[in-house]
Amino acid sequence: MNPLPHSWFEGDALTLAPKLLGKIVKKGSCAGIIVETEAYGTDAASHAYKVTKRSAPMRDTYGHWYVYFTYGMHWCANVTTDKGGVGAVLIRAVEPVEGIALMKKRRHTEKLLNLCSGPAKFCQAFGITGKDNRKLLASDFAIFDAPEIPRSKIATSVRVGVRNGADLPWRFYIKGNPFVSR
DNA sequence: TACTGGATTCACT
DNA sequence: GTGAATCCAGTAA
Repeated sequence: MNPLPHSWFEGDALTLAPKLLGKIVKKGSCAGIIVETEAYGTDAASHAYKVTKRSAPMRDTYGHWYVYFTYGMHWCANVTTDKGGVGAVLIRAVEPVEGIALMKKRRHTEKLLNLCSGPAKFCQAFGITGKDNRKLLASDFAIFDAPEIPRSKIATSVRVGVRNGADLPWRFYIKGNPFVSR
């Protein structure tokens, strides 16, 4: 199994978000199948809507990790995309494959369904923090290739709600997968 | 320097 | 279904 090459992330977030489904995210001894993603660009719900120091990786890089802290207690991990543009894909949910014992320890739970079924849960289970922000995707923390999920098995939705005068962005998930967030 | 609010989660009702 | 926990970046003064 090979890591996705840097050039794989040149496209825009909306195109890459569904393609990331089914791929393997690996950090240290933990690995899982990506089952839910969310695409962010210059829409009003995105950090990139306004040019700030925090969101700089979204416009300066592609194929890097963009990790930010929210709600006083949670980390969320994105992969930056879009060479020459602005974009990132938030990894919202993952199906645990390897390092499950470690994930359970980090998450303080025995429930498999509760390990990575949300963006902050995924970060906690994989031990992702601000230290990983701006890191280049590399073998110790990267996304590995896997067969593409057929479009017929992918569901999309625009999250209900409006912020800054615009609809929230596209969410993609594998139909019927129990590990997607609610 | 001080204040505001958030790409969430979990416990509790 | 509702509200609390919690801290950092962004913004205003």
